[in-house]
Amino acid sequence: MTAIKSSSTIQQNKKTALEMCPVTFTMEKIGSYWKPIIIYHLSEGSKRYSELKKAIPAVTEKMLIQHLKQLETDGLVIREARPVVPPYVTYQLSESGRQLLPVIHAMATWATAHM
Amino acid sequence: MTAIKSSSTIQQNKKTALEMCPVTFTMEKIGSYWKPIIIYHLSEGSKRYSELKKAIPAVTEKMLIQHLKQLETDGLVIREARPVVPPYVTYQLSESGRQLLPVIHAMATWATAHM
DNA sequence: AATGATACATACTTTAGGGTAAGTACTTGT
DNA sequence: ACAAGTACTTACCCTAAAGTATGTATCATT
Repeated sequence: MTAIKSSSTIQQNKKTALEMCPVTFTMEKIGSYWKPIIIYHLSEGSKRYSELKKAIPAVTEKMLIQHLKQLETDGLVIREARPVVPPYVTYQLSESGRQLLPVIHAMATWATAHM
Repeated sequence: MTAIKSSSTIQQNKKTALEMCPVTFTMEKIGSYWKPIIIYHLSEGSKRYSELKKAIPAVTEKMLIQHLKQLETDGLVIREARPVVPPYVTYQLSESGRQLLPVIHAMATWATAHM
């Protein structure tokens, strides 16, 4: 009666796939809506939180810090906070963050050729 | 009483941002979980639907055709169906699909250096 | 008459990402 | 005393993406 169909399959392998597929690994790091945009803006150099906000007007603050925190824990950006009031916090790309720029550029190149 | 906060902002610009940001444009095309993986497997050449299934065991059939259709309407892959029974359908990268390979490779290169 | 192979389609549910709207802490300026 | 600036935080909601399970069409073979 309940013949299970093998076509719709397991996803337990998914985790292992994630650990083994380098492209997926990269997507995990930069594959959200805002992250590439943030990285792009940081490619110009260190920026304050408020500067990023101004540079990317469409992003909400929640999304902005959320992704900045994620990028920081992933080691792609470096956060520097000076203990002053009002706060002065800057973000910049780390070395591995900078090494992502070729990826971003490859994407941009492809896009401009195909939009 | 209801002082509206300007910090949490508009997203009407988002659409325009999408149309203007090339990186976002590319992400729209390949920025899902399975698409880069599918493209990678098609980089080896034309493949049948069932071959892709076997090559990517963790994907469900729903996701597989859903993304293949999307890639097709985006002009990244070409579908060829021979009118035989049982069906014989192959997928291959189009020219713009092939031009995505540098992006995929850049991602893979970065990943292998940072996993 | 039932089974198998192939390439899908589809109804339903779950989950994750993103969005909205506000609040907080600390100090300087008026 | 109170507003203003900076860099967040948090509670709640909404939607879109992904997953589960099953169904379908066609013909050849047994």
